[in-house]
Amino acid sequence: MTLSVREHVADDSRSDILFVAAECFMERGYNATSIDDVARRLGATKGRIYHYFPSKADLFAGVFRFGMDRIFAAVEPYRNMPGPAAERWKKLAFIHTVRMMKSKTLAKVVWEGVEMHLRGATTPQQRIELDGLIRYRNGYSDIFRETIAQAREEGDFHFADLGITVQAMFMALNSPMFWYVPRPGETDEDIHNIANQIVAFAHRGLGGKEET
Amino acid sequence: MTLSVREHVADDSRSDILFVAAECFMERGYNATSIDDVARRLGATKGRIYHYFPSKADLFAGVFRFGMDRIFAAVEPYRNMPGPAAERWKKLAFIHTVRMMKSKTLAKVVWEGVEMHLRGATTPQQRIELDGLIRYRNGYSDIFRETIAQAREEGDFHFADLGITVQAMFMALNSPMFWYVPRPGETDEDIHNIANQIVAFAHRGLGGKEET
DNA sequence: TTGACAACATACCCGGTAGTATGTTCACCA
DNA sequence: TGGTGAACATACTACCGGGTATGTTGTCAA
Repeated sequence: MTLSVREHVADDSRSDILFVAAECFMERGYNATSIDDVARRLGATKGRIYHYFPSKADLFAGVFRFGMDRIFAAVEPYRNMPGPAAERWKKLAFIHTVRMMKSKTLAKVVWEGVEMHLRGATTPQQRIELDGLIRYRNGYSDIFRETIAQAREEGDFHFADLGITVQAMFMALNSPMFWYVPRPGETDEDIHNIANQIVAFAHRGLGGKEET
Repeated sequence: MTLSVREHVADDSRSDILFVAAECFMERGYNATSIDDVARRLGATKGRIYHYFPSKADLFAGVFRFGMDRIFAAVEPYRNMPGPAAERWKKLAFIHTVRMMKSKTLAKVVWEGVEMHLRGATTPQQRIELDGLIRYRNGYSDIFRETIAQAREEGDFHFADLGITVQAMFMALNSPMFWYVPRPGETDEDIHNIANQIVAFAHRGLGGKEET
């Protein structure tokens, strides 16, 4: 099926809003970002945004979902990779960490979404939407949890409590989101280098053996 | 010198405000917390708060500084502990992690303060105040940085880049701040157990040898 | 070609919030 | 014992920001 001109324009317009909104939410946070801020940066007005999103919370949820879709898609090809779980974890962790830097904008929005959920903000109506997204996001972290648990069973990882260790590991992998700032003229290799060091730290933290 | 009744009342009143404000800022974040919220929970009105703090930003800065003072004080006795740096790090890391749980309220406020600084919020006037607090906080993380660097020189820790590794480690130690929730009837032992696992993860991550 | 509708822009409303101006009470001191 | 100032409370203002109601313009289908 082919789309009409109108439908193309609308689809592009919507995703443009998502991108710009993601930037604003990341830079100033949810509360400090006004709809007018987003509109201004779009070179448009409120009307355009409210045409596609019924409320500010829905706009935020849209960015949240978009970000989750992206990171899920990035990880998907390696989810059921054959071979030892420890090797699979290494692949997943690397992809994840690189995403924290390359898609820092979306990553921070997702992060704030989780925090908002923990705080119990927004109305009960929008809470349902957020709850669904949180489950979505938990499904993502479960991938790591299960992989790590399996690797421990296979004798490649060694640690005590699974829940606590997963949290510590995830925060280590997520850390670039908070301090990484892209430098002009930076190559993929630079980013990969950083990611490798983060992954190496987490790998040792999980009780994995040094690579030969 | 002895203080008059008035001075006692004033001092207590001020610190009461700081505690309650810390709770509010933690639960809802800076922007979502109104001065009236804090006043309501105090069983008072705006007037009382504005009598001690010239603005909302100053109130926040007050909580920030108070939180930093506390954590600095907790760590101070072990700062210059004799013996190998790796052992000193273990002590410091443990204290720090326990604080992340026991003083989660203050810890989260400090965390948001750092994020606010990175975003460059507030007026230039209040930015100066915040800058000072950030340097204060950097002085704290430098303690860990130097200890780790020394432990590496002493051959107890093994990792590649110091800056990256310090960030990953710090996030791992800070992680309880985000997911830990005090359970009713929880003992110090429970908290220490969690902290020990976090520290163990970070310790392995830094390339430390398993304890015998 | 016309009417319906999408895709916005404009103009407006209103609740909430930081900050202020002005009481009011009471301790302490001369 | 009266005056002064600290420690608040009360009442008010100004503004910002989410949301809405109402245009306006172009597209497409019949």
